[in-house]
Amino acid sequence: MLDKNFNFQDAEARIYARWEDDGAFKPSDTPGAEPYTIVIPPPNVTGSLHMGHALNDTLQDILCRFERMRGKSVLWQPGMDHAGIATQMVVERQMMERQEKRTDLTREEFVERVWQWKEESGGTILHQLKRLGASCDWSRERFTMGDPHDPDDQMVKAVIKVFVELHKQGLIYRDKRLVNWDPKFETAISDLEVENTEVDGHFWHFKYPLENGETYEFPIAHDEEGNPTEWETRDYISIATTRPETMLGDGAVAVHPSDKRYAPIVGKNCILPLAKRPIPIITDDYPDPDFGSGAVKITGAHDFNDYQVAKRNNIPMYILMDTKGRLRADNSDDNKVPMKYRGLKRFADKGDAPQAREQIVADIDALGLLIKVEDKKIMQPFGDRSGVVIEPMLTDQWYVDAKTLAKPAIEAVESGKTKFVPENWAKTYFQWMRNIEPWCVSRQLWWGHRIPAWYGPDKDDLDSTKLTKIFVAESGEAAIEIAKEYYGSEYEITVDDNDDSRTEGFITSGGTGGKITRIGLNRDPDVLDTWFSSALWPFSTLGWPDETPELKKHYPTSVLVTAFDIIFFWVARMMMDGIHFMKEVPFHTVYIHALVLDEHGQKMSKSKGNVIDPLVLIEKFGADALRFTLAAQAAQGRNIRLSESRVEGYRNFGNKLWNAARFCEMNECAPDAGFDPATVKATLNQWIVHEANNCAAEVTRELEAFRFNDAAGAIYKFSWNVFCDWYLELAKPTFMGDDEAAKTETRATAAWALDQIIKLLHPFMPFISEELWGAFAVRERLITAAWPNPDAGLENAVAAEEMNWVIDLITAIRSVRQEMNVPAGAKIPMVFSGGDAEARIEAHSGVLSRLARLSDITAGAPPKGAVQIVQGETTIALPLGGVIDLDAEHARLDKEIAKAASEIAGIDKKLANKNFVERAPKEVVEEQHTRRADFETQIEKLNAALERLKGL
RNA sequence: GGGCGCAUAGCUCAGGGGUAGAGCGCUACCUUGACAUGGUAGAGGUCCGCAGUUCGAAACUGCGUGCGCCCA
Repeated sequence: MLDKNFNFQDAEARIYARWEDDGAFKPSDTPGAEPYTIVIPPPNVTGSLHMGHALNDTLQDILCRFERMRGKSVLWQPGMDHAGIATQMVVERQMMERQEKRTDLTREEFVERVWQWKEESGGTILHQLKRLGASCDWSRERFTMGDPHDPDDQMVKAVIKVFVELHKQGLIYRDKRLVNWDPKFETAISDLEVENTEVDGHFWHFKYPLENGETYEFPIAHDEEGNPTEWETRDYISIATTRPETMLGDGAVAVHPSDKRYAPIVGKNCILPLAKRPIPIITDDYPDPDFGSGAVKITGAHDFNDYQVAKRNNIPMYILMDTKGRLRADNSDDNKVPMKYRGLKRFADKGDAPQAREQIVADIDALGLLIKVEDKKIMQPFGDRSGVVIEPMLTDQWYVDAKTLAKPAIEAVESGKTKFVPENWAKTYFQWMRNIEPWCVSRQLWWGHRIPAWYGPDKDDLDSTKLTKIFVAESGEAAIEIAKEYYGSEYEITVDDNDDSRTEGFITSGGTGGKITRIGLNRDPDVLDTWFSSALWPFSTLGWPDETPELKKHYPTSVLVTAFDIIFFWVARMMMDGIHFMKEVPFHTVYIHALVLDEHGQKMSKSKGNVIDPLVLIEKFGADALRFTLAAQAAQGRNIRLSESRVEGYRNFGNKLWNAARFCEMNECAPDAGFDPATVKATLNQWIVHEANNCAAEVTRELEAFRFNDAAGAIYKFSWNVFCDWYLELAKPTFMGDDEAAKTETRATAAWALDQIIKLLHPFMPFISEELWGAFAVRERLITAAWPNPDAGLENAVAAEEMNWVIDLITAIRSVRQEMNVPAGAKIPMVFSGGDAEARIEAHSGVLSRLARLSDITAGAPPKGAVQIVQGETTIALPLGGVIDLDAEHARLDKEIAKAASEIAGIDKKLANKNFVERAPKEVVEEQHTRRADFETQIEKLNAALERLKGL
């Protein structure tokens, strides 16, 4: 006997362990089974389960369980991402607590620490996924950094191979460009890791004096047509900036070529204050004449717009800052920072003494060159992990030629080889792919895949400390081989992976002086962007570059399930690398799901304190309830607002089903292997077979179309509103009666219908469904049981019509009883007349009596003083023994007549419209006629009822 | 500035050229033998506004208003 409730706290872990022990998560090796593959979006090794993961993984699990039951050979490939910056940050923070710094250790020692950390505390999220019920094949877990104990790990080989091959093909190259520099982590980051935020800033207006005291006439008043009417003599040009500290690196002042105000001084020089350098006044389309003074200072090495202007006009770019974002203090010739400011921070943080920005403004003010300071909202870039202001910096980095790789990736979506669901997201994908910039893949970190590039001196300048010759190879040995060809065999060539010295992006190493016999190559100290390795995820996890059977079977994968915010980061890059290296798209479908917000539509964040922890919900309501909630709310194209009451509601749903099963058990409904739903005799049973089949068809159809909410809604509705509310209630008289044949059939049908529900529910609520499945019979696990495929042979419209008629009648009687304040427990007689309902009423008298609480049912004319219900051709009278409220009953009938009459009026209006009758489809017109006739009958009967009432 | 969405019951949202839907909440009644994590019956809607297409628009198109998000 089942307990009164499902004890999910106990059951979930037990059931999950059993699945794992059974190997149920491994792809089946059934011959001919179609492969079905999903690679998990690898969560960060530092991460823990949040609601976004819960949704993402629930949807994947639903698909996997659905397809597994449909007989496919399902692989849900799990694993994690090594998350370069995030992980390095976690470990460094931990060291800081022990008063240690990363740089106290060697690189090797530090990386060893990170591995240690990973062993001890990384990957908690994977255990949390098990709580959710995720049916990943854990035996295939992969990590984007590979396995440190396997020197030959293909996750590492894959990354190296991709880098080397792309380099060979000219699709990876080293370049000096402006990058987003994170001064906290001292590394380049990609555009996508930068968050632009509007903050309160200032707009400083400076005078840059003209060289040699030159002057010009500057218009200061204009007439209505915009012609100048008044001028003043100026010996300066006025510029404005939100970042005064960068003025030390200005290479020019630019004005728009159409800007007449500055025409007299274009081509002349002004003197950069403080730095006391002459810089030219140039024209470029970039400055907006209507914005500020119309003149823009150009700092090519520290601003993205200025960089473009500087490149176009050959303006020199001066790097002002070091890797920490402090003004340079080195002694190189190209350091243009005046002594006074060297070593200062860019700007003062709260509590700091005045730094570069503040001192420069004060000094310019002291020179009388500060015009004014405005308050202004400015967009400022922040590192999404460090939270510090990003500094555009001119550095040497490795770049992937994303534009070239993007081309086939764009075509694949255009041609439909890969489809986005909902398809709208393709626009977002195109938007980004068509405007893609070179992808900076090097990171100045220690945790990550080390770039397989070695540097040596130019062969014509072997003494140089500048190592400008680059050898890209799969290993140091391979690099030596290439280097030998380059330098000639008379040199002994060695590699040193541990020299981390760096000067402005160049690797320096000892030239030996004198006669050179040995050349040392230095390995590039940088690592690759984490996304460089996750871009390979759909094939590296399957064994590439080895040609494994898994790769052959499971690539391309079936569907990628992810959120829109990762289309750029990840989806686009998998498309590029997948197509390039596998010659086939990595997945046929990209399903983009919503974000999970709190119940008021706010993004969940720690600072707002509105985070809902999925694990807390699982503790409280069970994993099934959480999963069902997420699925039921996962409508395409809309975000999910999660509230606890909703989860509670679906916990209740589980309980309802549990108790329905308990009822079945009490009534000895046991699954019967020989049961054939197509041959049941009782109308009630034919009807539930019909309805169950419809439900199976609907759930199947909706899941195939990724309409999780509709699929969940269909199974919910059938389970509760059809099976529990009606079928079981209608079956009760049979169970309690003495018709043994009917009882046997109904028991078997109930058990069959319950099985259908349990199967259809399994993808959504795997635990409770598995538990109920096992409670009724000893049989193979539900997780691998066969999905109920819809079967047209089980449809039975006749039975459905009849049972719906019965249900409608019961509902109508109940409604009137309630309205007439008949006590809920009281049994009343029913008298019916008209139509051909006698057989039906006879057949269903048992359920009618029970569910409508009738004392006895007779055919005959409506007795006086009875409440009357019109259903189709039939009039149902409920004699209430003179207790009826005549006025109320009168009003009730009037209301119904009025309602029907207004329907008829509407229909008549339509039918009177010649255009409607002529142009509307025949069946639509026909339908209106039918409806009209039905309403007519109803009014007729209702009027008759009214007449009888008046006779009292 | 460019792009993408959204607006339907008190709340959260489905739907979709002909007849307005769900869950939650609310009201009344019910501890009837699976379930009070329950049952029965109800109330509740200018489908944001305007114009157009159409025999017919809440749905399709355009414009407007309001609100989100992304990119610059």
